[in-house]
Amino acid sequence: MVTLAEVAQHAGVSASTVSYVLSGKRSISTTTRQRVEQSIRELGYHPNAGARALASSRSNIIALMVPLRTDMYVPVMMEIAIAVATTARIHGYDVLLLTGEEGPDAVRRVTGSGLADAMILMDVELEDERLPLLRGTDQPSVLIGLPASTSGLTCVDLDFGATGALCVEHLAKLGHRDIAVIGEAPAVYERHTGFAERTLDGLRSRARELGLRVLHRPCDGGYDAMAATLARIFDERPDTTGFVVQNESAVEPLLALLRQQGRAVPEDVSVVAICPEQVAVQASVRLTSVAIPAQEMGRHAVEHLVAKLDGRGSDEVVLIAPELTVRASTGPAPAGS
Amino acid sequence: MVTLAEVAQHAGVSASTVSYVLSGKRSISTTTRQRVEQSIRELGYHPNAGARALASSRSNIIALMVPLRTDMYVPVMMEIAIAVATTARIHGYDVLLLTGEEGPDAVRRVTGSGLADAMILMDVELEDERLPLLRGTDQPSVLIGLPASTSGLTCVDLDFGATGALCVEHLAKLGHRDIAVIGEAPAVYERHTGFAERTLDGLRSRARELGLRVLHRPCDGGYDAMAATLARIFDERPDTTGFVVQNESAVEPLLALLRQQGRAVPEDVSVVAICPEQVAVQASVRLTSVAIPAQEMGRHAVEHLVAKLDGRGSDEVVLIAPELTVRASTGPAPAGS
DNA sequence: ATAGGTTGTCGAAGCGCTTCGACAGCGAAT
DNA sequence: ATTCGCTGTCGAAGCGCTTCGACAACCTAT
Repeated sequence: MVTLAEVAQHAGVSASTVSYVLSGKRSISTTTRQRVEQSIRELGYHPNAGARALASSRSNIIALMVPLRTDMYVPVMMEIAIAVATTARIHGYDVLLLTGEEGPDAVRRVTGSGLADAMILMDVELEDERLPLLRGTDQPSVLIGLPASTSGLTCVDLDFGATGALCVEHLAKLGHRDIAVIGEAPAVYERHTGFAERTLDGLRSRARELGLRVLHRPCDGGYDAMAATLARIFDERPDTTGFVVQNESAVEPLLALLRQQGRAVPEDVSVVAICPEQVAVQASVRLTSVAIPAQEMGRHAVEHLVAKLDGRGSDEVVLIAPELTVRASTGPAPAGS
Repeated sequence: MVTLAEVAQHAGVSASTVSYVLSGKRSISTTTRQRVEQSIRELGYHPNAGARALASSRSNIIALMVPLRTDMYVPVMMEIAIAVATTARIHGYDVLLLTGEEGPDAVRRVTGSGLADAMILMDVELEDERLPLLRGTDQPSVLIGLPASTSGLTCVDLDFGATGALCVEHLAKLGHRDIAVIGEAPAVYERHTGFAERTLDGLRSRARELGLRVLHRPCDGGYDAMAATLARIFDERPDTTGFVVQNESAVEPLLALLRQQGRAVPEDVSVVAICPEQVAVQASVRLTSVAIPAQEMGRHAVEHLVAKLDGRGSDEVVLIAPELTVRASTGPAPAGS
C-alpha cells in the first residue's frame, strides 16, 4: 500500500506538502503541485481512509438508514438510495447503508464512532424514536419524510397534502362528484408514517371546498385485497366515478378488476395514481398521476447535508410541489351519473 | 467524544487493557472485565472507527456495488442489498453502498484507500471490467452473478441453467409441446450479464431432450412491448400453450393480454414465471414460479466474505438450486392442440 | 536600505486505537 | 526453597494522515 510519505519522497517534498496539494488548503507553487500529482499518478496513491478520518475527524461518509421492510414502495426506496449514493459521490462522500433494524442504536453507534459525518433517515414515523437522538447531537441529518414536530430538524418530502388536493381538483374539474380513495395498506397507517394521512387530509379539505364526496379505504396490495375493497366501495357508493390510488401495488389490480367488471377507463371511471413515473407509464392504461420525485428527494437530502457540513445551510423543511401529469386514465365524468 | 483513554482512567486500568476487553484477544480477569464494561456503559463509549481502522488496518466495512440502472429487477436488488446489510451487521460489519457508475475506478478506490475490507459485486457481466482488478488484489470479494471465467473468484448465483430446465420440464409434464419464452429486455442481452442466456441454454437443451419446440423472444417491460411480442409469438406458433417468463415487468401485461384475447390461464395456456415470490403471489393469477432467492444470495455472499476475512473459506462457485412452486397459472395442456 | 507583508515549504505534534514485548505475581513441579 | 510456566496487566511504539506554527525567500512600499 502506497503512503503519503512514499509519494513525498518520490516527489522530493515533505509529507505536509503532499497533503496540502491534496486538500488545497494552502497555496502550492504550480511546479511543485505538478510534480506531486505526477508522483501520485505514477505510484497509484490513494489516501488511507482510516488515517484521514482519524486525523481530520471527518470520515467523508454519509449514513443512509433505509427501512427494513421490503414490503412497500421498494422501487421508490431504491431510487432514493441510488440518487443519494450518486449525489454523494459527486460531493466526495461515500454512503453507508444502514437498515432500520437496529433502530435508535444505529444512530448512537454512528454518531458515537465517527463512522459517518451525517445521516439521512428514510421512512420517518410521526413520533420517531430516533428524533430525540438527532436533536441531541451536533451531527447534521436530513429526514426524508415528515415527523409530527420538525423543530430543529431538516426534512425533505413531497408535499402530500398538496398532492391529495391536486388529485381531487383534477377529478372535480372533469365533473366527477363521487371520489373513492384507495389508500395505503392498513399497516402503513398503523405505523404512523404520516404521508398517507397528509395526503388524505389535503384531499378531503379540498374536496369539501369543491363540494365532492370522498370515501377512503386503506387497501393491501394484490388482487384479492383489491377485489374486496372495490366491492365495498361500489356497494356503499354506486355512483363513484373517480379514483385516487396511493398504494402502487394496488394500481394494476384495480385496473384489471374495473376492466373485468365492464367499467371502462377513462370513459366510465377515472383513475389518478400517486406513484413513480415508471409505474404510471408501464401500467395497462397509461395513468394520470402525481409522480413521487424519488431522485429529487435523494439529491436534495444530500445537498442539504453537504451544505450543512460546509457550514452553510440551516434547518429547513422542504416540501416538493406535486406535479400532476395527465395521461390516459382520466376523462370527463359520464353524463348519466 | 469519549475515548478509550477516558474509559481506562474511569475504570482505573490502562488503555491496552480496555482494548483487550473489547477485542478479547488476551485473557482478562473477570473482575477487571466487569469494571471496564461498566465504565464503557456509564460513559457511553463507542470506539472511533477511523482510529480503529488505522491501527488495525481493518475497517469492518464491506462494500456493495449495485448497478446504477434502476430499470431492471429493482425489488430483487433491494432485497439482496437489505439481506447483505442485515447479515453483515450480524457479523459486525457495516455496508458501504457503491453504485456501478464509477465502474472499475470504484474498485481501485476502495482497495487503495482501505475504505472496505471486502467487496460484493452485483450484476456482474460476462467479461466484466472489474474482474482483472479483483483478481489482482488480495482483498476478498464475492460476485453475485456468474462471469465467463470464474477462476480465482467466488460467485453466488441462482443456477439459471437448471432453472430454465426446471420450467420446461414442468410444462412438458403437463403435456405442453409448444413453449414460448418471454425473455429479458433486449438491453439485458446486449449487456451480456449471462443469466438470461444461461436460463435459455438450460431450457433449450432440456426441451430438446424432451422433444419440445421452443420459441424465444426478448421483451421489454410494459403493455405495448408485450402486446407486440405476444402477437408475433402467436403468429409464428399458433399452437403455443406454455409460457416461461423471465422479465418480471412483463408478467402482468402478459396475463392481462391473454385474458383480453380470451385465452384462459391455466385452461388454455400455462405460464411459469422466474421472479421473486412476492410478484408470483401478488399477480392477478397466482403464478407457478421459480423464485429468485435474493435473500439467500445476499446472506451467502456475506457469509463467504466473512469466512474469507477470518482466514477460513476459499474460492468457490455456489449455484443455488432452483425450486419450482406450483400455483394457479399452470395446468394440463388443452386436449385439442 | 529597511521594515512589512506574501508565498511556499517544512517539521513536529497528535488524532484514538491496536499490538508487541515486558514483567509482576502466583501456583505447580522439582 | 528454587525454578518454571501461567495469567493478567502495563507501557510504548506506531498506524498514515492533517494541521499548526515557523521560517526562508521573495516582493513591495517606504
